[in-house]
Amino acid sequence: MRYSQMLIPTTKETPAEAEVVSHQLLLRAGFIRKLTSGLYTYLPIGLMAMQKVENIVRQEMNRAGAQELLMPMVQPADLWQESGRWKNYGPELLRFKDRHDRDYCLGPTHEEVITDIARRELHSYRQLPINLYQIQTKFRDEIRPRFGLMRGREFVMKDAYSFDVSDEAAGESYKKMHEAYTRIFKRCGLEFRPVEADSGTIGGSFSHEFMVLADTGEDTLVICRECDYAANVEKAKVVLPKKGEQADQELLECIKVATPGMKKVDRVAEFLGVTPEEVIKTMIYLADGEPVAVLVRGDREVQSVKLKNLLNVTEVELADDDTVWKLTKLPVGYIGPVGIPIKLVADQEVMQMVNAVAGAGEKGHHLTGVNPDRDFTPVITSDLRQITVEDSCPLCNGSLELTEGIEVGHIFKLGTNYSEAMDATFQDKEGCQQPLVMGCYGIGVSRVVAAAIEQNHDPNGIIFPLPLAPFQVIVLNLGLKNEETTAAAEKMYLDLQAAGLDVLYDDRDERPGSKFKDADLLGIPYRVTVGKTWEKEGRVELCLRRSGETSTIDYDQASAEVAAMIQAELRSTENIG
RNA sequence: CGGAACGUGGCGCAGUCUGGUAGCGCACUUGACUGGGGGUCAAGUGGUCGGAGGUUCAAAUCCUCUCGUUCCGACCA
Repeated sequence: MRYSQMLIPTTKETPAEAEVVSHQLLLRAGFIRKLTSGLYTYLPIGLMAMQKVENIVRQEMNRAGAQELLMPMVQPADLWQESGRWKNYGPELLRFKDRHDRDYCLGPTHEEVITDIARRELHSYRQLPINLYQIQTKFRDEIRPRFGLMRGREFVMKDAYSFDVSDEAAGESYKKMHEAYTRIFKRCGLEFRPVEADSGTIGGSFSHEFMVLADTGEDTLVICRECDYAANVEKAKVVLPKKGEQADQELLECIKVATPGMKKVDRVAEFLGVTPEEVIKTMIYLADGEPVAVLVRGDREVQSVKLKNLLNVTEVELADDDTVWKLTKLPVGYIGPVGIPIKLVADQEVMQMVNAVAGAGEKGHHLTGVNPDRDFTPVITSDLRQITVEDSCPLCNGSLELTEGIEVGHIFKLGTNYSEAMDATFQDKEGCQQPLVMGCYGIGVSRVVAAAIEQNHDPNGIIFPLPLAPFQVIVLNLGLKNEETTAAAEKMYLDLQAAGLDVLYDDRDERPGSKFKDADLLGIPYRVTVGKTWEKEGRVELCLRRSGETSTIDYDQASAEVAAMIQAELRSTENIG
């Protein structure tokens, strides 16, 4: 492409609305423009970058044996009523009516539609396994869209759905997708980790998220330093150490002490001369509206996703002060497990505590010498707290580290949730009707572009990994007033293009400074400059965006040499795995 | 949903407190010079100050309502 003919509206200044670096750079480099909150136009060069991702995804999905199709974005409500999600998907599902007053929604995902296809078209075990995917715009009415392409309301997603004869076969399909995803993100040139994940509203039994490691990530991951274990903190299992010496401690009596005005664990602990580890924290949650008292050690935090899963509800929220008052006739701060008239659940760790401090269930008072089982008995005891770096790896007992990540892919073993709800069955070898065993697999294509930038940038702009770069090489003509130089630059452009490269030719009547700055901002990995060095020595300059490394090459060899370098680098990414 | 901030040419902002002819930088147009890291000079184009209502002789500025955008939070007792 000739730069002079392409719409690439770069800006010198950072738009005020952009907070994170990928959003800032996508705007500054002329990749996207906002229409309204969470909705973006992909300008030509932004679309090119996204199509690079799409192509890699498409190639790897096809290689894994999946077939591409395309489903409607508008979906009828009755399908969602069948699956039960019309009720429980929540306000992220944008619903509306057509002129006949029939209910529809914009697809945030396509399990219902694909299951409908499956029950109509898949009838025999002979047709299985099969994996169908699409690359399509999704709409989710996010509470709070932010960070540009990282959390938009409308975004481009690759979603795939597998159908198998058995749970075991579905496991194979899942494994294939795990491998395909690993190849995809490697080929994109991203630093990422697959982690164990919660399966969320999609449902299902087992899932992994693919996380691009970046500080601006919205998720926190825990990674083992010694083995391959990695998990989202929402999921990461806390392993309890064996009971220590406190197990043999003599149990003291419960004694009520006055702790006026002391609502926070730290204050109470300090006042009573104990550590927060010796305090039991009691929290009132509303689980789908039902009150539940949750116990964790004073220095711990409840992991609400774990709580949600334990209680098998769609939403948990911490009760506000008024609700707490209504339920317990207590101000927040003095609630305790002893004699509490609310369903009680406890983190497993609490059950090991001996002679603990807890709220007395009386304003301005706490109890000392509180002991589980003797003084209170939870209905359920489970792993409910957030993992910390002090915990050890659930697999190898090794030490853990926490890191931030951006979720770019998520794979789920769905089982028969949808096929049973929607009656999608096939006939097995014995002639029996069986529910299809499903898996679903998503990649946030537009988010991959943002994540790549989050991970690859410097103060001058984007640094695209070669496989994702909208252009692989930019040719700068710095001798626009000189016909010979211009002819040489033009020929360089055409030669590189003829070598099969994606080339941007900067033929604009701009000063050199602007051309350099724009080339850097756009993040094009290779830059070839035709200018003074060509006029004097017959050589062109080659500059690598990532390292800044510059060298000169004889003009006659340059196009072949640059093409060879780029092709070699691309091959090295494609041969992964 | 709760809290906060902001809305003034395409972008970034000043002006609002203390009402009195709408300004600056960038971008854009024309010309000249310049030509290797966002150049200089000169002359220009472009804004009913988010919208509605009110107060006033007079409103970007004060008051009320409204719309939009962004950020933070969503409660650890």
